[in-house]
Amino acid sequence: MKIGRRLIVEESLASVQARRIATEAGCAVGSIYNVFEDLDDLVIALNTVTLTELGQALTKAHDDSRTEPTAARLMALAEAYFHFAGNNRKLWRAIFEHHLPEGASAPPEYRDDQNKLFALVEDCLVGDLPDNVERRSAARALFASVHGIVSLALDRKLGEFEPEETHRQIEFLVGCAARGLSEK
Amino acid sequence: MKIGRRLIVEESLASVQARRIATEAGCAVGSIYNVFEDLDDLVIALNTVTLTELGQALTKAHDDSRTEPTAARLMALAEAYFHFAGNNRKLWRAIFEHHLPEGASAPPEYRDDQNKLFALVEDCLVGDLPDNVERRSAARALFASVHGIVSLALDRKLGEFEPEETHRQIEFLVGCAARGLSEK
DNA sequence: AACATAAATGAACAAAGTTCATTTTTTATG
DNA sequence: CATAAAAAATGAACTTTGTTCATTTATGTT
Repeated sequence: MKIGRRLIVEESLASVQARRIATEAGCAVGSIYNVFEDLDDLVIALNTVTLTELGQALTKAHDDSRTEPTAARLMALAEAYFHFAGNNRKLWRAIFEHHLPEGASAPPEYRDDQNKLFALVEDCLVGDLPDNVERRSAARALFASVHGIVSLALDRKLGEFEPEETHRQIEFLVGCAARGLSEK
Repeated sequence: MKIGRRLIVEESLASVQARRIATEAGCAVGSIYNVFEDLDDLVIALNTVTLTELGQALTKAHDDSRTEPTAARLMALAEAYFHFAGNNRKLWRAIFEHHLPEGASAPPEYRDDQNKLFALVEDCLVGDLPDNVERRSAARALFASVHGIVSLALDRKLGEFEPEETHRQIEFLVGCAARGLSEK
Protein backbone atom coordinates (compact mmCIF):
# COMPACT_ATOMS: atom_id res chain seq x y z
CA MET A 1 0.00 0.00 0.00
CA LYS A 2 1.58 3.23 -1.20
CA ILE A 3 -0.04 6.50 -0.14
CA GLY A 4 0.80 9.43 -2.38
CA ARG A 5 0.05 13.12 -2.42
CA ARG A 6 -1.43 13.15 -5.90
CA LEU A 7 -4.92 13.90 -4.64
CA ILE A 8 -3.68 16.95 -2.76
CA VAL A 9 -1.54 18.18 -5.65
CA GLU A 10 -4.18 17.76 -8.34
CA GLU A 11 -7.22 18.61 -6.28
CA SER A 12 -6.91 19.65 -2.65
CA LEU A 13 -6.77 18.49 0.94
CA ALA A 14 -10.54 18.06 0.79
CA SER A 15 -10.03 15.24 -1.72
CA VAL A 16 -8.08 13.19 0.79
CA GLN A 17 -10.99 10.88 1.59
CA ALA A 18 -10.80 7.32 2.82
CA ARG A 19 -12.33 5.74 -0.26
CA ARG A 20 -10.39 7.82 -2.75
CA ILE A 21 -7.09 7.23 -0.98
CA ALA A 22 -7.87 3.52 -1.00
CA THR A 23 -8.60 3.47 -4.75
CA GLU A 24 -5.48 5.52 -5.37
CA ALA A 25 -3.36 3.13 -3.34
CA GLY A 26 -5.04 0.08 -4.82
CA CYS A 27 -6.21 -1.34 -1.52
CA ALA A 28 -9.39 -1.62 0.51
CA VAL A 29 -10.71 1.20 2.71
CA GLY A 30 -10.08 -0.82 5.80
CA SER A 31 -6.38 -1.21 5.06
CA ILE A 32 -5.85 2.48 5.61
CA TYR A 33 -6.98 2.07 9.17
CA ASN A 34 -4.51 -0.75 9.72
CA VAL A 35 -1.68 1.68 8.98
CA PHE A 36 -3.04 5.00 10.24
CA GLU A 37 -4.98 5.82 13.36
CA ASP A 38 -7.44 7.86 11.32
CA LEU A 39 -7.45 10.29 8.40
CA ASP A 40 -5.93 13.07 10.50
CA ASP A 41 -3.00 10.79 11.12
CA LEU A 42 -2.67 10.07 7.41
CA VAL A 43 -2.85 13.75 6.51
CA ILE A 44 -0.11 14.51 9.02
CA ALA A 45 2.05 11.84 7.41
CA LEU A 46 1.54 13.44 4.00
CA ASN A 47 2.16 16.93 5.35
CA THR A 48 5.33 15.77 7.05
CA VAL A 49 6.73 14.85 3.64
CA THR A 50 5.91 18.33 2.36
CA LEU A 51 7.38 19.92 5.45
CA THR A 52 10.60 18.00 4.88
CA GLU A 53 10.76 19.18 1.27
CA LEU A 54 10.14 22.74 2.40
CA GLY A 55 12.97 22.27 4.87
CA GLN A 56 15.28 21.15 2.07
CA ALA A 57 14.41 24.16 -0.05
CA LEU A 58 15.04 26.57 2.82
CA THR A 59 18.22 24.79 3.83
CA LYS A 60 19.55 25.23 0.31
CA ALA A 61 18.77 28.96 0.40
CA HIS A 62 20.39 29.17 3.83
CA ASP A 63 23.55 27.37 2.73
CA ASP A 64 23.88 29.13 -0.61
CA SER A 65 23.71 32.53 1.07
CA ARG A 66 26.12 31.75 3.89
CA THR A 67 28.68 34.40 2.85
CA GLU A 68 26.15 37.21 2.40
CA PRO A 69 25.08 39.90 4.85
CA THR A 70 22.07 39.33 7.10
CA ALA A 71 19.57 41.26 5.01
CA ALA A 72 20.37 39.23 1.90
CA ARG A 73 20.23 35.97 3.78
CA LEU A 74 16.83 36.74 5.27
CA MET A 75 15.60 37.75 1.85
CA ALA A 76 16.94 34.53 0.33
CA LEU A 77 15.06 32.49 2.92
CA ALA A 78 11.86 34.48 2.46
CA GLU A 79 12.08 34.14 -1.30
CA ALA A 80 12.69 30.43 -1.02
CA TYR A 81 9.64 30.13 1.20
CA PHE A 82 7.52 32.09 -1.21
CA HIS A 83 8.71 30.11 -4.20
CA PHE A 84 8.13 26.81 -2.52
CA ALA A 85 4.62 27.86 -1.56
CA GLY A 86 3.92 29.18 -5.05
CA ASN A 87 5.28 26.09 -6.81
CA ASN A 88 3.60 23.64 -4.46
CA ARG A 89 0.48 25.56 -3.70
CA LYS A 90 -1.87 22.74 -2.88
CA LEU A 91 0.72 20.84 -0.86
CA TRP A 92 1.73 23.93 1.05
CA ARG A 93 -1.85 24.96 1.63
CA ALA A 94 -2.60 21.50 2.98
CA ILE A 95 -0.11 22.03 5.77
CA PHE A 96 -1.97 25.03 7.13
CA GLU A 97 -5.46 24.04 6.12
CA HIS A 98 -5.32 20.96 8.26
CA HIS A 99 -6.33 21.40 11.87
CA LEU A 100 -6.17 18.73 14.49
CA PRO A 101 -9.29 18.37 16.63
CA GLU A 102 -9.38 20.37 19.85
CA GLY A 103 -6.98 18.63 22.21
CA ALA A 104 -4.77 16.63 19.84
CA SER A 105 -1.23 17.67 18.98
CA ALA A 106 1.09 16.78 16.12
CA PRO A 107 3.70 14.03 16.54
CA PRO A 108 7.28 15.01 17.57
CA GLU A 109 8.62 14.27 14.09
CA TYR A 110 6.34 16.93 12.69
CA ARG A 111 7.32 19.49 15.31
CA ASP A 112 11.00 18.78 14.71
CA ASP A 113 10.56 19.62 11.05
CA GLN A 114 8.92 22.90 12.04
CA ASN A 115 11.71 23.78 14.45
CA LYS A 116 14.33 23.08 11.80
CA LEU A 117 12.77 25.84 9.71
CA PHE A 118 12.97 28.32 12.57
CA ALA A 119 16.57 27.28 13.23
CA LEU A 120 17.56 28.37 9.72
CA VAL A 121 16.25 31.89 10.35
CA GLU A 122 17.82 31.98 13.79
CA ASP A 123 21.17 31.09 12.31
CA CYS A 124 21.04 34.13 10.02
CA LEU A 125 20.54 36.37 13.04
CA VAL A 126 23.46 35.13 15.14
CA GLY A 127 25.59 38.16 14.31
CA ASP A 128 22.88 40.74 14.89
CA LEU A 129 21.19 39.30 17.95
CA PRO A 130 23.73 37.60 20.22
CA ASP A 131 21.16 37.01 22.95
CA ASN A 132 19.68 33.52 22.55
CA VAL A 133 16.25 34.30 23.86
CA GLU A 134 15.91 37.46 21.84
CA ARG A 135 17.17 35.76 18.68
CA ARG A 136 14.80 32.85 19.07
CA SER A 137 11.88 35.21 19.45
CA ALA A 138 12.89 37.40 16.51
CA ALA A 139 13.43 34.46 14.20
CA ARG A 140 9.95 33.16 14.89
CA ALA A 141 8.48 36.61 14.43
CA LEU A 142 10.15 37.00 11.05
CA PHE A 143 9.20 33.54 9.90
CA ALA A 144 5.59 34.08 10.94
CA SER A 145 5.51 37.46 9.21
CA VAL A 146 6.64 36.13 5.87
CA HIS A 147 4.30 33.22 6.32
CA GLY A 148 1.46 35.64 6.96
CA ILE A 149 2.14 37.55 3.76
CA VAL A 150 2.42 34.42 1.64
CA SER A 151 -0.54 32.82 3.33
CA LEU A 152 -3.00 35.67 2.89
CA ALA A 153 -1.70 36.30 -0.62
CA LEU A 154 -2.28 32.73 -1.81
CA ASP A 155 -5.65 32.67 -0.04
CA ARG A 156 -6.44 35.83 -2.03
CA LYS A 157 -7.33 37.62 1.19
CA LEU A 158 -5.20 40.59 0.16
CA GLY A 159 -6.90 40.91 -3.20
CA GLU A 160 -6.16 38.99 -6.38
CA PHE A 161 -2.97 36.96 -6.15
CA GLU A 162 -0.15 38.60 -8.08
CA PRO A 163 3.29 37.08 -7.49
CA GLU A 164 4.98 40.39 -8.29
CA GLU A 165 2.99 42.22 -5.64
CA THR A 166 3.63 39.55 -3.03
CA HIS A 167 7.30 39.69 -3.87
CA ARG A 168 7.32 43.44 -3.28
CA GLN A 169 5.60 42.98 0.06
CA ILE A 170 8.14 40.43 1.20
CA GLU A 171 10.95 42.72 0.09
CA PHE A 172 9.39 45.59 1.98
CA LEU A 173 8.97 43.61 5.14
CA VAL A 174 12.32 41.89 5.17
CA GLY A 175 14.01 45.10 4.10
CA CYS A 176 12.44 47.08 6.94
CA ALA A 177 13.21 44.34 9.41
CA ALA A 178 16.84 44.06 8.35
CA ARG A 179 17.32 47.80 8.50
CA GLY A 180 15.55 48.02 11.84
CA LEU A 181 17.73 45.19 13.08
CA SER A 182 21.09 46.67 12.13
CA GLU A 183 20.51 49.89 14.04
CA LYS A 184 19.21 48.29 17.20
CA MET B 1 -35.06 31.73 13.45
CA LYS B 2 -32.10 33.29 15.19
CA ILE B 3 -28.64 31.99 14.30
CA GLY B 4 -26.00 32.72 16.94
CA ARG B 5 -22.30 32.15 17.27
CA ARG B 6 -22.55 30.26 20.55
CA LEU B 7 -21.45 26.98 18.99
CA ILE B 8 -18.30 28.58 17.61
CA VAL B 9 -17.52 30.43 20.83
CA GLU B 10 -18.06 27.49 23.15
CA GLU B 11 -16.80 24.74 20.87
CA SER B 12 -15.42 25.55 17.45
CA LEU B 13 -16.21 26.02 13.79
CA ALA B 14 -16.45 22.24 13.49
CA SER B 15 -19.54 22.33 15.71
CA VAL B 16 -21.43 24.43 13.23
CA GLN B 17 -23.47 21.54 11.87
CA ALA B 18 -26.87 21.69 10.27
CA ARG B 19 -28.69 19.75 13.00
CA ARG B 20 -26.97 21.51 15.88
CA ILE B 21 -27.59 24.94 14.41
CA ALA B 22 -31.22 23.99 13.95
CA THR B 23 -31.62 22.80 17.56
CA GLU B 24 -29.84 25.94 18.72
CA ALA B 25 -32.15 28.15 16.70
CA GLY B 26 -35.24 26.16 17.66
CA CYS B 27 -36.22 25.29 14.13
CA ALA B 28 -36.09 22.37 11.72
CA VAL B 29 -32.99 21.47 9.72
CA GLY B 30 -34.72 22.35 6.50
CA SER B 31 -35.42 25.92 7.60
CA ILE B 32 -31.73 26.69 7.53
CA TYR B 33 -31.71 25.98 3.83
CA ASN B 34 -34.59 28.36 3.26
CA VAL B 35 -32.41 31.19 4.57
CA PHE B 36 -28.91 30.15 3.54
CA GLU B 37 -27.65 28.65 0.33
CA ASP B 38 -25.67 26.07 2.30
CA LEU B 39 -23.54 25.83 5.44
CA ASP B 40 -20.66 27.72 3.84
CA ASP B 41 -23.05 30.59 3.30
CA LEU B 42 -24.16 30.44 6.93
CA VAL B 43 -20.58 30.34 8.20
CA ILE B 44 -19.73 33.38 6.11
CA ALA B 45 -22.68 35.21 7.65
CA LEU B 46 -21.41 34.38 11.14
CA ASN B 47 -17.83 35.31 10.24
CA THR B 48 -19.00 38.59 8.79
CA VAL B 49 -20.33 39.55 12.21
CA THR B 50 -16.95 38.74 13.75
CA LEU B 51 -15.15 40.64 11.03
CA THR B 52 -17.31 43.66 11.74
CA GLU B 53 -16.51 43.47 15.44
CA LEU B 54 -12.81 43.15 14.65
CA GLY B 55 -13.20 46.22 12.45
CA GLN B 56 -14.73 48.14 15.34
CA ALA B 57 -11.91 47.19 17.68
CA LEU B 58 -9.27 48.24 15.17
CA THR B 59 -11.12 51.42 14.32
CA LYS B 60 -11.12 52.38 17.98
CA ALA B 61 -7.37 51.78 18.21
CA HIS B 62 -6.90 53.79 15.04
CA ASP B 63 -8.99 56.70 16.26
CA ASP B 64 -7.61 56.76 19.79
CA SER B 65 -4.06 56.94 18.48
CA ARG B 66 -4.67 59.62 15.88
CA THR B 67 -2.32 62.17 17.49
CA GLU B 68 0.56 59.75 17.97
CA PRO B 69 3.56 59.09 15.70
CA THR B 70 3.41 56.33 13.11
CA ALA B 71 5.26 53.71 15.12
CA ALA B 72 2.89 54.06 18.06
CA ARG B 73 -0.16 53.96 15.81
CA LEU B 74 0.97 50.80 14.07
CA MET B 75 1.69 49.26 17.43
CA ALA B 76 -1.74 50.25 18.70
CA LEU B 77 -3.38 48.57 15.72
CA ALA B 78 -1.26 45.45 16.05
CA GLU B 79 -2.01 45.22 19.76
CA ALA B 80 -5.71 45.67 19.15
CA TYR B 81 -5.59 42.89 16.59
CA PHE B 82 -3.77 40.59 18.97
CA HIS B 83 -6.12 41.36 21.83
CA PHE B 84 -9.18 40.80 19.73
CA ALA B 85 -7.83 37.48 18.51
CA GLY B 86 -6.85 36.46 22.04
CA ASN B 87 -10.16 37.46 23.58
CA ASN B 88 -12.26 35.94 20.83
CA ARG B 89 -10.09 33.00 19.93
CA LYS B 90 -12.66 30.64 18.55
CA LEU B 91 -14.50 33.35 16.64
CA TRP B 92 -11.29 34.72 15.20
CA ARG B 93 -9.99 31.28 14.35
CA ALA B 94 -13.26 30.52 12.58
CA ILE B 95 -12.59 33.35 10.13
CA PHE B 96 -9.37 31.78 8.91
CA GLU B 97 -10.25 28.15 9.42
CA HIS B 98 -13.10 28.41 6.99
CA HIS B 99 -12.22 27.83 3.36
CA LEU B 100 -14.63 28.16 0.51
CA PRO B 101 -14.55 25.29 -1.99
CA GLU B 102 -12.18 25.70 -4.96
CA GLY B 103 -13.83 28.23 -7.22
CA ALA B 104 -16.22 30.05 -4.85
CA SER B 105 -15.49 33.52 -3.49
CA ALA B 106 -16.81 35.45 -0.51
CA PRO B 107 -19.63 37.98 -0.96
CA PRO B 108 -18.74 41.68 -1.48
CA GLU B 109 -19.92 42.59 2.02
CA TYR B 110 -17.29 40.28 3.43
CA ARG B 111 -14.51 41.65 1.24
CA ASP B 112 -15.51 45.22 2.14
CA ASP B 113 -15.04 44.40 5.82
CA GLN B 114 -11.58 43.04 5.01
CA ASN B 115 -10.62 46.11 3.02
CA LYS B 116 -11.75 48.38 5.84
CA LEU B 117 -9.13 46.74 8.04
CA PHE B 118 -6.37 47.36 5.52
CA ALA B 119 -7.55 50.95 5.13
CA LEU B 120 -6.90 51.61 8.81
CA VAL B 121 -3.28 50.56 8.45
CA GLU B 122 -2.91 52.50 5.23
CA ASP B 123 -4.16 55.61 6.96
CA CYS B 124 -1.38 55.38 9.54
CA LEU B 125 1.19 55.35 6.74
CA VAL B 126 0.01 58.42 4.85
CA GLY B 127 2.82 60.59 6.23
CA ASP B 128 5.59 58.08 5.65
CA LEU B 129 4.57 56.69 2.28
CA PRO B 130 3.00 59.36 0.14
CA ASP B 131 2.82 57.11 -2.90
CA ASN B 132 -0.57 55.43 -3.03
CA VAL B 133 0.53 52.19 -4.62
CA GLU B 134 3.47 51.77 -2.30
CA ARG B 135 1.38 52.60 0.75
CA ARG B 136 -1.32 50.15 -0.21
CA SER B 137 1.24 47.42 -0.63
CA ALA B 138 3.05 48.19 2.62
CA ALA B 139 -0.16 48.31 4.63
CA ARG B 140 -1.16 44.86 3.43
CA ALA B 141 2.30 43.53 4.11
CA LEU B 142 2.23 44.83 7.67
CA PHE B 143 -1.25 43.57 8.31
CA ALA B 144 -0.39 40.15 6.99
CA SER B 145 2.79 40.04 9.06
CA VAL B 146 1.05 40.73 12.33
CA HIS B 147 -1.66 38.31 11.30
CA GLY B 148 0.99 35.68 10.66
CA ILE B 149 2.49 36.10 14.09
CA VAL B 150 -0.85 36.00 15.87
CA SER B 151 -2.08 33.16 13.71
CA LEU B 152 0.85 30.81 14.20
CA ALA B 153 1.02 31.73 17.88
CA LEU B 154 -2.60 30.86 18.58
CA ASP B 155 -2.27 27.71 16.47
CA ARG B 156 0.68 26.85 18.71
CA LYS B 157 2.86 26.42 15.63
CA LEU B 158 5.57 28.56 17.21
CA GLY B 159 5.66 26.50 20.41
CA GLU B 160 3.35 26.80 23.41
CA PHE B 161 1.18 29.89 23.28
CA GLU B 162 2.44 32.55 25.67
CA PRO B 163 0.80 35.95 25.28
CA GLU B 164 3.90 37.69 26.62
CA GLU B 165 6.11 36.11 23.99
CA THR B 166 3.69 36.90 21.19
CA HIS B 167 3.51 40.46 22.43
CA ARG B 168 7.29 40.74 22.26
CA GLN B 169 7.30 39.38 18.72
CA ILE B 170 4.74 41.90 17.59
CA GLU B 171 6.71 44.69 19.23
CA PHE B 172 9.87 43.47 17.52
CA LEU B 173 8.28 43.32 14.12
CA VAL B 174 6.36 46.58 14.26
CA GLY B 175 9.35 48.28 15.86
CA CYS B 176 11.68 47.15 13.10
CA ALA B 177 9.18 48.06 10.42
CA ALA B 178 8.56 51.53 11.81
CA ARG B 179 12.25 52.21 12.13
CA GLY B 180 12.94 50.83 8.68
CA LEU B 181 10.12 53.00 7.36
CA SER B 182 11.31 56.31 8.82
CA GLU B 183 14.72 56.09 7.22
CA LYS B 184 13.53 55.09 3.82
C1' DA C 1 -64.98 31.02 4.63
C1' DA C 2 -62.25 29.97 0.79
C1' DC C 3 -58.38 30.38 -1.62
C1' DA C 4 -53.51 31.60 -2.61
C1' DT C 5 -49.06 32.37 -1.16
C1' DA C 6 -45.24 31.91 1.86
C1' DA C 7 -42.79 29.60 5.46
C1' DA C 8 -41.56 25.70 8.10
C1' DT C 9 -41.01 20.88 8.53
C1' DG C 10 -38.56 16.47 8.98
C1' DA C 11 -38.26 12.02 6.62
C1' DA C 12 -35.30 10.40 3.21
C1' DC C 13 -31.19 10.35 0.53
C1' DA C 14 -26.17 10.90 -0.39
C1' DA C 15 -21.48 11.17 0.91
C1' DA C 16 -17.85 10.33 4.05
C1' DG C 17 -15.31 8.37 8.33
C1' DT C 18 -14.84 4.32 10.85
C1' DT C 19 -15.34 -0.53 12.59
C1' DC C 20 -14.69 -5.35 12.70
C1' DA C 21 -16.00 -10.22 11.60
C1' DT C 22 -14.34 -12.72 7.88
C1' DT C 23 -11.02 -14.04 4.34
C1' DT C 24 -6.56 -14.21 2.40
C1' DT C 25 -1.70 -14.22 2.73
C1' DT C 26 2.47 -14.98 5.03
C1' DT C 27 5.42 -17.12 8.27
C1' DA C 28 6.84 -20.81 11.33
C1' DT C 29 7.08 -25.60 12.58
C1' DG C 30 7.36 -30.72 12.13
C1' DC D 1 5.41 -30.39 1.76
C1' DA D 2 1.55 -30.13 4.98
C1' DT D 3 -0.36 -27.82 8.71
C1' DA D 4 -1.19 -24.61 12.00
C1' DA D 5 -0.59 -20.05 13.86
C1' DA D 6 0.02 -15.19 13.12
C1' DA D 7 -0.40 -11.12 10.35
C1' DA D 8 -2.43 -8.42 6.86
C1' DA D 9 -6.12 -7.21 3.86
C1' DT D 10 -10.88 -6.89 2.96
C1' DG D 11 -15.36 -4.61 2.26
C1' DA D 12 -20.11 -4.77 4.03
C1' DA D 13 -22.32 -2.34 7.50
C1' DC D 14 -22.86 1.38 10.69
C1' DT D 15 -22.57 6.33 12.04
C1' DT D 16 -22.60 11.02 11.21
C1' DT D 17 -23.47 14.98 8.57
C1' DG D 18 -24.96 17.90 4.52
C1' DT D 19 -28.79 18.50 1.59
C1' DT D 20 -33.34 17.95 -0.76
C1' DC D 21 -38.18 18.29 -1.36
C1' DA D 22 -43.01 16.60 -0.95
C1' DT D 23 -46.00 17.67 2.60
C1' DT D 24 -47.87 20.40 6.29
C1' DT D 25 -48.68 24.62 8.68
C1' DA D 26 -49.14 29.54 8.91
C1' DT D 27 -50.24 33.93 6.93
C1' DG D 28 -52.50 37.14 4.07
C1' DT D 29 -56.32 38.44 0.67
C1' DT D 30 -60.79 38.74 -1.34
